[in-house]
Amino acid sequence: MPWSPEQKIQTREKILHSAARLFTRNGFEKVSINDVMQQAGLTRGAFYKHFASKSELYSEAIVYGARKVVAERKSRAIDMKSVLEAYLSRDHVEAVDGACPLAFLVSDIAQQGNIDQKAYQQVLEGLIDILTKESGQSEDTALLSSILMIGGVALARAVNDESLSDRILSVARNETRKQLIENGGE
Amino acid sequence: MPWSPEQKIQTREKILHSAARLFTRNGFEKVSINDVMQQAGLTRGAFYKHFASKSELYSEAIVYGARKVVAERKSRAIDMKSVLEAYLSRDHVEAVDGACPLAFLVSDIAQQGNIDQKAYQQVLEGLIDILTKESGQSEDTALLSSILMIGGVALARAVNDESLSDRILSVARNETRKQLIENGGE
DNA sequence: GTCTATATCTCGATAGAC
DNA sequence: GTCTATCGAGATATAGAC
Repeated sequence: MPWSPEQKIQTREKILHSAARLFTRNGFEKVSINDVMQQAGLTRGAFYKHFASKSELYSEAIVYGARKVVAERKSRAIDMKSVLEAYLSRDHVEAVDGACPLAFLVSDIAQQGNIDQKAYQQVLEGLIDILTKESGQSEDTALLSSILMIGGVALARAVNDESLSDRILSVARNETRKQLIENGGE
Repeated sequence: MPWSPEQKIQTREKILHSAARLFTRNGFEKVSINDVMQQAGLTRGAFYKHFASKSELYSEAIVYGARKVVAERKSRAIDMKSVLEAYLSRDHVEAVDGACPLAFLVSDIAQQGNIDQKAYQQVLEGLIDILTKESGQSEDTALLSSILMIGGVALARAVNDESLSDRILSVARNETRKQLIENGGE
């Protein structure tokens, strides 16, 4: 195999997929490069031909993971109401793949450096953009919905008791739905 | 020094204080036992005469840290409105001491074991209890306020830009205030 | 570009002197 | 009960054969 310009891109994609999956659920520190590469079907040594460091992988994985969530949600449901229900659902809270980094890593990010916070903010602004443009909410209402979505999922994931977790999701769902009806454009 | 029954309690308290301070801001993995003991003015070796493991210290530090927040807030302001304003403030987001573990560790907890989630839930139920009993909100409204408080502070801490961070706090403040007026008992 | 091997470091936890 | 010293595991990152 003399050259393989697009095979390298594919491998990179595989690493990113594995990284997004593992980082989102377990955070930066609890995931090793070995874990990521093993799940991608490779070994440690190959990693540094694709990324400069673990930190670089982390911030790229956040953006990658968020893009996948958006693509997935868009392909399944068009109306914003269904998107909100799916986001604030038990399936999402327990998702092993395709979970939203915004909710799953909200306090993990604050502990990392500025580069990761920038990546996180960029993704958050993308969410706010979707909420304003596709459902006609004001920016403040979109911000409020974001807090309820991210805070709701994060909190539902933190508690031990599933019935309390479900109540948290339910309350957040009801309120975001209300925001959508009262302040939505359509 | 033949015996010192209460000096041991004092030392334990010192370790817990240091642990709550460091863990709350940096999470479980980014803080070493050495860090905790050093800030408490001791060395590693003495640690295991007070706690069985790092995990045990972590869950105890969460409860300890939350109790300190409640005690601090109660001593300064009586009315719930002031408490909410202080909680959803920049001072709290940037606090190096006395920050609320519920907000600062919301996604860190989900990555740890069940014991830590139980400790977290216990603290959360304490907050819900305060919100219902001391401001006459229904349980659902109290839950909603909790999501806004915890989610608001967590999200404000995650983003890079301070102006966006302030807008998040502002939106969350306005909404919790509204909840308090509409659904509060007094 | 991927592999094995390894250098270097940090951490949790333990042992033993005082 | 606190100290210094150390064990052993596991991490990031690098080197070199293929």
